[in-house]
Amino acid sequence: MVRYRKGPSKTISIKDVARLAGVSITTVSRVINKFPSVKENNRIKVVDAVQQLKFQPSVFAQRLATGQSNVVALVIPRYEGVFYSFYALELIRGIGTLCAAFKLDLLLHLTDTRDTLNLKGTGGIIFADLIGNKHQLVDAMKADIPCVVVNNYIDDLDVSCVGIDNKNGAEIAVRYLLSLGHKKIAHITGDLVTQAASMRFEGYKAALEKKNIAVKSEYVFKTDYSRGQARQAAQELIKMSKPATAVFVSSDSMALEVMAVAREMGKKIPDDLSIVGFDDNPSGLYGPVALTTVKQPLVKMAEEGIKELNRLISLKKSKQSKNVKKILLPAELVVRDSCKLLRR
Amino acid sequence: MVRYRKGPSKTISIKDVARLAGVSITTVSRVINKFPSVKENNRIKVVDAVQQLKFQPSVFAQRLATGQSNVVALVIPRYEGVFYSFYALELIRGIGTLCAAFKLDLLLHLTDTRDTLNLKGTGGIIFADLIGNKHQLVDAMKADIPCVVVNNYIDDLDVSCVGIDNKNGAEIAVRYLLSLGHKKIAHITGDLVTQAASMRFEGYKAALEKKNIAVKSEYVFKTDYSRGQARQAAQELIKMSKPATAVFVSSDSMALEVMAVAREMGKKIPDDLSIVGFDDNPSGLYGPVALTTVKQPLVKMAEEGIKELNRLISLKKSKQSKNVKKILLPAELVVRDSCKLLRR
DNA sequence: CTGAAAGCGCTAACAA
DNA sequence: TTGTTAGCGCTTTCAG
Repeated sequence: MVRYRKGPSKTISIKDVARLAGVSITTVSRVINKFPSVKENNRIKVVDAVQQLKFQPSVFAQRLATGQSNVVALVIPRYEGVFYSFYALELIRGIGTLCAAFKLDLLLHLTDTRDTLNLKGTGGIIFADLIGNKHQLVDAMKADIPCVVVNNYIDDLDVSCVGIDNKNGAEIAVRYLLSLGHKKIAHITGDLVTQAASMRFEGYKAALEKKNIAVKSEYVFKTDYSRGQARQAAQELIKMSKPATAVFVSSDSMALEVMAVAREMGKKIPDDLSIVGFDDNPSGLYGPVALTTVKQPLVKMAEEGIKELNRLISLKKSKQSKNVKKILLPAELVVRDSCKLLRR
Repeated sequence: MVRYRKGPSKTISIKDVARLAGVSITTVSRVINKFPSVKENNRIKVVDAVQQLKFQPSVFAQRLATGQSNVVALVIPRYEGVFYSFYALELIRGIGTLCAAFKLDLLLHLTDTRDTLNLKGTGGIIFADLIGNKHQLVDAMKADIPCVVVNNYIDDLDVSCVGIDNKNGAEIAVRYLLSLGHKKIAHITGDLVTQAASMRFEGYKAALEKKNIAVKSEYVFKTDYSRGQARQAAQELIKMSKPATAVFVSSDSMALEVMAVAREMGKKIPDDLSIVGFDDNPSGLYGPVALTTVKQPLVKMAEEGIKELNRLISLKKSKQSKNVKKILLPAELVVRDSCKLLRR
């Protein structure tokens, strides 16, 4: 059992550094903030003193004095199921990593939709999707806090956002199935309250319609993204009298479930049923048949989000006029082994 | 396109409230901090003014003045694979929710093991596991910052921690298999650099040894928790000349992979192979055979962690002597359908 | 029960 | 290039 001695409880401040270095606190402040106008020998004295005292400036004092904050809040609506999604973790991972790189503090805020955010003290906010909490965004904008919405393309508000082109991604997926000769293509949707799921549904419909294939409601199975509902949908789908030959599934984890169900029911993948997922979840690689899917650039999205937020924050500092950027990142098809070329 | 007018850029402060309420800022401060010694009519005037002005105290000023901080940092070592684990998300979810309840700000810090944490400004730190970053903990302790380690039982440091009794959990699992009549029990480990995986391995060995069954190295497959390595282990396991009749797998996601492999190789679960996992990952429920597993109280762990940290923080405020609490949470067996009673 | 005043640690004019 | 000084918004003695 090792015991560590407490350091002196008195926190060391810029004053102590100034005294030790034999300069004024202003000079110390200048060195800390990398002002160019400090004579080299003074700079060195200060740097030495800082190291000797292991001085770390108080972020609170800095923020109080400057009125600025390098805290970025990541607001994630705590709706049912987000937390079992590949998406949430990838996003947190991406944003966490980027914030570290930009020296931003990441405040994680799992919000109840009805909460009012405590806005004071945040330098900027990233909204991960917007599900029933648009009022939080609106409040933040009114309070003039830089905001970026991620995973949701916002048309009706003057706010920066970075989304993924779900509709086009879905179209590509379905077009691919069509190109393999499939005509009877089913779709298992995600939770349609999310923009992602509903745009994927739109893409599915658009691809079929462009080929003059009617969208049959029996082929559309609406779910909440859960594996349980995917399982049920898959069972219904396979038991149909004229089952589809292919299915486009709105997430990889559901697609894997569909695969499992098919196998349990004695169907071969891809011979009896072709499957395309959405996400590019690494789990898709492990099964006996690698899943063909649509890759969502989640980490890229996180990256663009933080970059944009950072830009808005510096813009605000220099008091330039606000301008807003709306980014739509492309999704791309990743062809693996879960789809079969139909002989025509 | 809706545009929101910016509010007055001047932030409203305690002064404004004081002026509007016709009292001194001190009184306002007292009301904010719920001091009992304010006359009711003054209190009401202040509360009204606060509401009218939508005043929110500046956390920075508060922290600067009090020297305290309600920021809790969650430090997660960014080692390969953490982020594909059930564990990480559950933990973040638990801690995120609890912090919200306790009105603590959650700073998420995905740390490169070699980073030095910027400690100033954090009121307390939760270390999620400790993998090559013990120095960060030691630094924090030296700086007298309240720390709690979670998911790792720390013996050699005078620090609060809350872990899960992985060894006992594993023993229970293996004992259960033994009680069903299994003698040839294999084990697929997780990444043995983690305490969890290595304690589960210990538990596996202990259970066998207590029954005087030798631990055979051919039956032990070491992995890094990934599904890929689980797959490989499962294949080797099943192809053995004298294959085990049961396997204890160190995580549910790997156990599911083992199940899948077994099925692909024409084996029936549980008839040809009994499987016990670890985690109680909801995914285990969905397959054709529900997975028997050991439930880890992750959310409970998060809860205990935050509570303990909160306790340490208030202890520090009142300058009581520091005392440390080491908690070990029990894991429990969840029997479902993936194990078979062997006829003896 | 209330208020005046002295900081908390730092930054940013403004002078020198 | 450097130092003096006045805040940033709040808490906290200490008188009243």
